[in-house]
Amino acid sequence: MFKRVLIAEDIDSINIAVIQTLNELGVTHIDHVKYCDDAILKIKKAIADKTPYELFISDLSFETDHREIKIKSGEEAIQQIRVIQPNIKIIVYSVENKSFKIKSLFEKSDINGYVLKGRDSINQLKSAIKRVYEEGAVYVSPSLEHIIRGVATREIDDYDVKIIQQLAVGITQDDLEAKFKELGIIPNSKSTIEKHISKLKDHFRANNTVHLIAIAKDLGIA
Amino acid sequence: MFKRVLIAEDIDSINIAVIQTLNELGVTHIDHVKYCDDAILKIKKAIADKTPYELFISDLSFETDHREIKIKSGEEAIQQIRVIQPNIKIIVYSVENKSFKIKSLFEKSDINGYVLKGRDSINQLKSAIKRVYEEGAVYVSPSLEHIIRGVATREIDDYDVKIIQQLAVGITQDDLEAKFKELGIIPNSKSTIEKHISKLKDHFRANNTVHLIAIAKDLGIA
DNA sequence: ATATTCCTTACGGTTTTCCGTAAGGAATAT
DNA sequence: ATATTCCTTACGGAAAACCGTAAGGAATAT
Repeated sequence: MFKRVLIAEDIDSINIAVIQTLNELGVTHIDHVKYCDDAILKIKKAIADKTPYELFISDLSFETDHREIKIKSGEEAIQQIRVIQPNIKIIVYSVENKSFKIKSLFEKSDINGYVLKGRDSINQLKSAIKRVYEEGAVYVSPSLEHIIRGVATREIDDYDVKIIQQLAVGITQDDLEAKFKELGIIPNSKSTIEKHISKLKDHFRANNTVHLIAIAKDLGIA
Repeated sequence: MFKRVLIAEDIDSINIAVIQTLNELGVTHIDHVKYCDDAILKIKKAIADKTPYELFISDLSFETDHREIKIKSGEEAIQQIRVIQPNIKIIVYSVENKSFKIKSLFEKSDINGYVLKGRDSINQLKSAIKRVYEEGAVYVSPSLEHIIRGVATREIDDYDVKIIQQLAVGITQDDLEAKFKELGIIPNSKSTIEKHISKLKDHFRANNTVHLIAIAKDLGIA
């Protein structure tokens, strides 16, 4: 079993239960942090001390509070950690069940497991930890397997996401051309942007742009 | 201290920690359910048995799974429970920090406490339980107090919410007149609906309807 | 009883979005 | 080298949203 594990989770009650679970599994050295920034620091420190963590269990969303922070989301932290310590095992433990986010975690950050917080998630977390301990193995909560298998969703690229995000903060379709030029994003013609929005509406079966943004919000895209 | 407490929470790890907390506070009889429907049943049963619960601690969002359910949200459950057993104390324990939702829980369902799941929430939950034990007392997490004090948001009434909800599911402004007539909602003229949307945009400082819906989604209105 | 205010509704003109057509350019295939 | 496909861009007409004006009715105030 893993000896050294780091947890990043900002809800104290969940922290309590996860630590308890790791104890039951016989993990001897457990650390936890409540801010993403601290996770990076601890991981770097552990490497410098020649006692690196073997497993990183992380939530995705972290609430902001009074404290000044650099890294806002678990996604960002994970992306950085994958670079800092490529061989560390990463399990995400989150309520997030948006296919868009989960897929890109596996594809872009090579996470080793994804456990959906839910009615039986502590058991699933235990299974995930055991599974991921084997080299090359991957774990996904049963209720999410269809997402991983599913083909769709990947047709939406970063460009589309940028359009959605701008619309969601009130930029009109008309002003997007100027905005994109300002941001150095190409293509940026009114016409192309129109086409992309139209394609997105098709894809999400949205009746109009207002509907599209509502759907995107639900999917966690904007 | 309370003797009989019911918890409704669908994430097992949080359940573990809340039960542990209640134990520490000396609560002798603790029940928990993972579905809202079960909360209603248990409360009714307890009343019938002449051993009613004194305190109900509830989450707001419950994931749907294979099981067929009638009540989908904590809000609904709370509203019903307030009617079934008017004297029960209710504390909401949730990550939801949308002002709109929190305000209406206090105003429409007379909840006694609201604890925001977070970095210090177990301590807050303890404080809330102790506070609410005193007659007439109310507890709100420190970071939310500004929401309760805030004056705004209340200018938006149910009618406005209905408009926002329809827009968010793709009904065009144009079709809203027919839709509202169908639903028996008045007023329903195109003109009035336009005016209300325009007022909402003013109120939320939204640049256009797309922006308005994005903001409403963030506030938990749609 | 009369005046005032607030809300609803109708209407029309402007702006924005929507949607199809078409042309030009880049990347890829033959 | 040529053909094909894909993407970008421009344009123009139709539809929808936006915004101000004005009139009628209900509730409230005087």
